Amino acid sequence: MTTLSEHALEAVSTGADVTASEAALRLLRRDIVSGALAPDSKLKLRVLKERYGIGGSPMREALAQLAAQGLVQQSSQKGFRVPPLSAAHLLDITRSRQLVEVEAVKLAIEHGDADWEDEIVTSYHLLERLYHRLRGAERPDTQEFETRHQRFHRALIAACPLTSVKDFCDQLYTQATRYRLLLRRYGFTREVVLAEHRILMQAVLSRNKTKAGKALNSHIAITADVLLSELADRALRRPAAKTSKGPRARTKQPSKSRRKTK
Amino acid sequence: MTTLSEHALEAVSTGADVTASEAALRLLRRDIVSGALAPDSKLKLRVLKERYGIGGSPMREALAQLAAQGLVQQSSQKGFRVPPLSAAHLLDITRSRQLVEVEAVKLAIEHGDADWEDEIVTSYHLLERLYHRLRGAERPDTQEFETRHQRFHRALIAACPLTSVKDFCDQLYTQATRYRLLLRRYGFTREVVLAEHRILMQAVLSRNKTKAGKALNSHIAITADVLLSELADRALRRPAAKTSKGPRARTKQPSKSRRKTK
DNA sequence: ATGCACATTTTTATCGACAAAACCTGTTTT
DNA sequence: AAAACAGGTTTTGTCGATAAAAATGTGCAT
Repeated sequence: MTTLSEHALEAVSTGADVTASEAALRLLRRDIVSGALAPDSKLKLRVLKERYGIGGSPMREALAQLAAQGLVQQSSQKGFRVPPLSAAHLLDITRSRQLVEVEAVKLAIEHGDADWEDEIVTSYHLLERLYHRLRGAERPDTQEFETRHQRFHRALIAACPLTSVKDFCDQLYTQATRYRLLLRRYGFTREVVLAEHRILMQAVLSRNKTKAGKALNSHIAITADVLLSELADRALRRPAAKTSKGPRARTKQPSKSRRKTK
Repeated sequence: MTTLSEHALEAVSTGADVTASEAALRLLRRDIVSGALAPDSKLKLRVLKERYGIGGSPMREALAQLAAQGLVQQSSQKGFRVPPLSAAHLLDITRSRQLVEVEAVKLAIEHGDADWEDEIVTSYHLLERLYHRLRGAERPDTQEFETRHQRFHRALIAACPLTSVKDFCDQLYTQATRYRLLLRRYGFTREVVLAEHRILMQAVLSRNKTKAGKALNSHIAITADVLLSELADRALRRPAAKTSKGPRARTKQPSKSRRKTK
């Protein structure tokens, strides 16, 4: 009964969640963002309870919280689901980030002090170092890489004085990560990724608002650009598929038939 | 479906909540926004259960959801509180709205069609009509006025294609309402309020992005301007207070000593 | 097959009970 | 007097049980 739960909880033992619902929140978010829980799949309470070894109440609490952040869909008496991925949504959050986060970084440049600059340099360095350490490993630690990546992007806008805006950027960042992680399959060199971020860092540290804004703007666009064009290519390459509807991402996969557990 | 894009929950009057936690969410939000539950007061589960006649689990679910939206504060093993009001927070959300909502209305102007314009006119008309109907009443229906006010402000940016941004505006709007309702005490004529909104409507309907942006920008500023200057005046009128720090509004009000209810 | 009523199974949402943690409130100790 | 302690009380967070609703299956008639 507890074997599965121990397994799951052990993986995140670093984060000292005092509360079961906090643990549930973290684990659930991780699994949704990483794709371990497939987009558009149903989140049955019984399954989640078993998966994380946590009771129904804290589980629902975590689900409710994630629903408020848009990482879970909730419909009134029909439970919860993982929000589907779609080209429309990807474009929505991409453009929203371009609108908001670019302004945020400009404000950060305006208000940032030396500590702000230091944290940018530090977090970039940590990203770079992880890359060098992992270049030999065949199974890179995606989790740690993601942590450092987020730290770097937070650092860029950390000096923006508008807390609400920064929190919103955080939310959009998390949403975008769901899509960005899909790019892993399209063979991306970490060298290219690092160069991208170095350029971005330099643009911000130059304290030229226009330049930094443009750099961040195009950086944010990368995920959508690559992913949507890849999808278009795949759609075009598939001879059987009818591509009359354009490069629209599909919202529903085969949905593996649910087996009874007897 | 109640994710972040819960544009369906606005109909507070016809609130046929299928679920207890939905009812709890609505009631709790109303009481926090209206100030019926005092800022910085503790939200004890037992009290809330009795107040709304709802069990602990759906109550906590609603609290968790509101916490994710910033309308409730949660600390790990010490329960929930109503977030305090402060000049700093008011300025934060005011400037954030100026940054985001102004861009949203510009995008709405860019994309808006005839239906968009119609809904703006309609919602303004409904606001105006309620005013005329209520000018005689000694106890105006604040709840209904708020509903129509929100509908009007939503209408302005409804044509903005970025759903995430609109949802964020919604959140900030709700936050700002907590402060705006404080202005009721500072004797505000509804005539002035209506004129303000008519000007705003006309600026938006002129489809001049710059003009509309400026109108919305200053409209958003009103609450903070009036409230902070009133607070400064009150501070100045108090002989004991030392105002050496300049006309900066203080972040902490007298905080009426919390008496035990015993 | 298609649709429809109805029975069965699964899932959701809710309540009450319980352990652990926080919180008083005097009392003792330094 | 301030800090430390021990007690009892309140409050939080969690679980399991349960009713209501949805989903699924089945037989039957079109």
